[in-house]
Amino acid sequence: MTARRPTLRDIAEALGLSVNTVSRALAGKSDISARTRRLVEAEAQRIGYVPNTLARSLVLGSAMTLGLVITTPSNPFYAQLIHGVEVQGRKHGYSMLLLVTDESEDIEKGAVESLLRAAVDGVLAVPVQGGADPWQRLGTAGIPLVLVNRDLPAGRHDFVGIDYEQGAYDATVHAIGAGARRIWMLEEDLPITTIAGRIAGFRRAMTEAGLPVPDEAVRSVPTRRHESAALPWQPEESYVVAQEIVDRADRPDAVLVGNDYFALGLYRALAERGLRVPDDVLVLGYGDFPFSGFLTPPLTSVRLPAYEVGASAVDLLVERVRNRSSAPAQKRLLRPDLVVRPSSTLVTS
Amino acid sequence: MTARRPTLRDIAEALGLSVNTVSRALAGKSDISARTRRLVEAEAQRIGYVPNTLARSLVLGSAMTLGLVITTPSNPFYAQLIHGVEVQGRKHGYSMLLLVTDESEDIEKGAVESLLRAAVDGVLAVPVQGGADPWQRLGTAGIPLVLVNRDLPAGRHDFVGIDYEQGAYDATVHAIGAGARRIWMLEEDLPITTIAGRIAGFRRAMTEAGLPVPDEAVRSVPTRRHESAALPWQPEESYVVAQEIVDRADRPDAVLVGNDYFALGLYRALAERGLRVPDDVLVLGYGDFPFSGFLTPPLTSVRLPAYEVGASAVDLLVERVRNRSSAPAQKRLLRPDLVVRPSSTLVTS
DNA sequence: GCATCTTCCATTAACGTTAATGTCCGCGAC
DNA sequence: GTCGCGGACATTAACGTTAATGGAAGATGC
Repeated sequence: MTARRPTLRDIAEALGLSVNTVSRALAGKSDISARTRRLVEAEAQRIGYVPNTLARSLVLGSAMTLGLVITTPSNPFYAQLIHGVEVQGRKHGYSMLLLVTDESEDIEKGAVESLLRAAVDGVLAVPVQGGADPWQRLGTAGIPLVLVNRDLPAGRHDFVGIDYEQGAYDATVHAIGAGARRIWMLEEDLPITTIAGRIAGFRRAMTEAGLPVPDEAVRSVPTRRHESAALPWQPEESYVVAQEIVDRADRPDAVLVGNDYFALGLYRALAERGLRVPDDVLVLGYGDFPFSGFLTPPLTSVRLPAYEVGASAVDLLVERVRNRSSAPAQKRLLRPDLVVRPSSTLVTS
Repeated sequence: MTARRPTLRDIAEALGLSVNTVSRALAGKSDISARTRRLVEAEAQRIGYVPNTLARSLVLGSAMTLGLVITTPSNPFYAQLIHGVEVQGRKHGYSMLLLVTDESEDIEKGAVESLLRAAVDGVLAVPVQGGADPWQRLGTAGIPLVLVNRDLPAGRHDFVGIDYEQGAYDATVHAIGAGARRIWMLEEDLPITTIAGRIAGFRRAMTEAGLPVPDEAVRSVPTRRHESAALPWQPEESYVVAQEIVDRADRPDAVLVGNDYFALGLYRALAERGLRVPDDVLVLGYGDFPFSGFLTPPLTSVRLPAYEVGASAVDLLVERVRNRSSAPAQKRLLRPDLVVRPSSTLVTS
């Protein structure tokens, strides 16, 4: 039943050959007669031989495996990223070891240890950000690392991400062009570069247009970072914050939200006050989630090339793995594009 | 720079000990003096020794790795499932090798080969369904397999999934209770058990209530299964089908959709005809996606315990890995629950 | 004081694979 | 006839770890 897994040795003994000859025959190397090769292949087929990657990796010094460390797969953006990484990695012949950190620095530290032990060839990671940098250990161990989506301050790591600043800038410029003057942002309360980038882009656009950015214009939505694994709370949280906003006398005439879930909470709060989108308030999302184009009204949003980020990061990582030169850190920023829909389009009749 | 990775041998030579002594010292085994143990641990720390899992796995015959095969991570359900599997797997000390099939039988066959080569201890898989059963190869190789979410007809595999039939039954009963009589379904055009289960539950509820189920009541939304990796097309596809439905003379007074994306397309088609939800048509979703509670109107939907399915599947798999008895296949069905929201609630004033 | 038991470590072998050498044999060249 | 050469295989070693066995020195028993 649970018969031992067949090895090269089984084939060798059955055919009266040496193990090495069998190995070379199956690997398609020279110094093997056509007859022997045929025999070996037939026997391998017959007993269902499958090479053992562990042993192979041990002697070759490479497991053809990449580590992929994600904070949470439930985020649609990361879900697509995972997809891109897996597909592109497979193209290069690599397998994916998936680790989830749940935004916890402790788990992240453990993940680094796991990757070191597993002797992966390279690592793609979305860092938790905030505390120390556990990723340097990979560097000293000689394992290439490419950070994805979030960069770390040191700046010494390779990085592939999205120009969040530009995306927010474009969205803000668009809102201004649509006539908005008092524009506010709704952002999650996390110390990560993606959020900082969006706020910077927002400020830049406002400043260039000569519009003021009062302190209250950047509202933070309280996060429950470590409480729950999934993300369904995001609309609720933004709803609470949005309720407070819509009641104010200096209510904004446009709101940029950090992700499209937030737009849902905002939509609800606005609807409850009888405020219409876009007539009374423009709403601009970020991420262009699959549902965004089908909301009422359809939501203008910044589309993020998640899949492409994953694929590009893999390409860079594989390049690093192949020629282990200590080239200077490379930073790749993919550009998002604004998808304009009715939530930000005033029908000027 | 790219110094060779330190091994047990490095520690042994530095301390004038044998490799085996070092191994036993670090493993916390007996027959090692306290003094030696301290020395070994200190030296290991100093040179940054990390055990090599490959070598370890080779001799122990177990890599402490599980394979996870998913059709597409972009589906919110699978995203959460992945999350549950990873977290629960880690609790048991296992790493996750992630493979994505994109609903392709060819890729799936390749995935099985990869898993065999990688010598994983067990496999969790969402099978593509439709053609042959490539998973039997794992069985003959002695690798435990637990199918997740979709079962295969043979019935010989372990399986952990959701009682889709019950979920659809509950939703249908609820719709009937809300006064609906002409109830239709909108389902993806795929030959998979999850969809068949939903249709069966729908039919059962209708039959029990003495309501007819004409052929046209089960509408299929054309799928683009292999065309595109992501899923954002789902609302569009359902929108097209829904347009045809709302124009009919025998328009249904309630519609059950196969997933909440479909509800978006339906909402739009209804709104364009000036039909109101729930007043003119009740809408019931499936999956309870994160956005569903925040649509206008909030969508009644069947909530699926995706995370729990993943965790439960891991538990079963780990049990199979530990005691490799050839026990009969086990089938676990987790029960979904209906989340009632305004889209199916007639306000009888 | 000799046998016996512990304690603590070394030696050997094994996991399954690949790379580097060795070896035998037949054949053509001169 | 001998030399050299290349084809086709075998032998040996290595990857880094763990398990099984071996053995030397000191402690203990009487």
